[in-house]
Amino acid sequence: LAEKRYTCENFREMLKKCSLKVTIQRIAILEALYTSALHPSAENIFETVNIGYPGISLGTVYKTLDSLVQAGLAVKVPTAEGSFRYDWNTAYHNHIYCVNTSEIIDFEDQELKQILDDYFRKKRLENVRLKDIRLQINVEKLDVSKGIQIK
Amino acid sequence: LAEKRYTCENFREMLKKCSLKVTIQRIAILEALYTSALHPSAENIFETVNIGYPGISLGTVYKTLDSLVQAGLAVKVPTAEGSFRYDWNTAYHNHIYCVNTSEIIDFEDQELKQILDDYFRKKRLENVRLKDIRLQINVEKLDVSKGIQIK
DNA sequence: ATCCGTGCAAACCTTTTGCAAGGGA
DNA sequence: TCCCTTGCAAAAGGTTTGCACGGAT
Repeated sequence: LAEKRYTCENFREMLKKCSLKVTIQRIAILEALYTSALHPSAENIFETVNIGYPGISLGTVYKTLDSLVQAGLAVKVPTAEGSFRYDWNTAYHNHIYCVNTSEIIDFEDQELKQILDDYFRKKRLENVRLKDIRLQINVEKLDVSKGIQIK
Repeated sequence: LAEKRYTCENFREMLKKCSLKVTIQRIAILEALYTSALHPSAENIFETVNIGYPGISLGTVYKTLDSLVQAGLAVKVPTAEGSFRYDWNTAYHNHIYCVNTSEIIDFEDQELKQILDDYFRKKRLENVRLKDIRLQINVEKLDVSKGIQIK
């Protein structure tokens, strides 16, 4: 299935649709998020956007990321270190955390989702509404210079 | 199965076995951890121990918790808010996170463990060593004054 | 013209660190 | 005695906030 390639124009539309004012800062941050597959931190995004658009402040990056998360255009991902990373991919998926490189890799698998759904449908939790179930897959890369493949 | 009731003497032994010097601070912190089922934060523990043993500093609480985790006597639990909580229970288990009360409830289930083990044995992840798989079960309590039951 | 969004800096919260003094083995 | 542990306070790291200005609608 062909993946959509997002352009500046798409980012403008996304912002408008969420009734967020279209600003260079927001476009730059959306673009930085979209471009990076590495689940960047606010600091990472700050550095990235300041290459193309010098002057964007760190505070604005935080506020904007907050707005984007609020609007459902991004996801705030907690890490084992206590800080946060951001994810362009808002569809349900899980994350693989690499303990030696701090990488976060998307892990999408329909079968796993099904397995967990089935399990928790059987399991009765009383006095609660299930909101969300996330899997934190912690791994150690064997060869740091190579990527991680999932079969 | 009868649950062991730990005493001050047991805490002393545990520390010795881990070649940690036995101090009032460490005993108090172990006891606070053991007594609380609420997965307390460092701050929580600081408050608790200072009732029985006034003068224990927050810095010491942090350092001691670190030592205990290092020694395998406690577990550091990351939360969605980016701060940490501590867990007396060092056996493998998962956590239910309550979004409206910030409670963390232990979720132990052999069947779930088996399901996940089976799934990840089938699934081939290349260039990595699987270290740990944790489930983060996010729920919303319906009646805040009542507990959560698992059937 | 109206507000929302931005930049700057200060504040905040949690956690870590350095160091001198004190206490366990 | 030796060295680990403690208390204190300062620092660090990441994130949030307040406010006046500037820019989008």
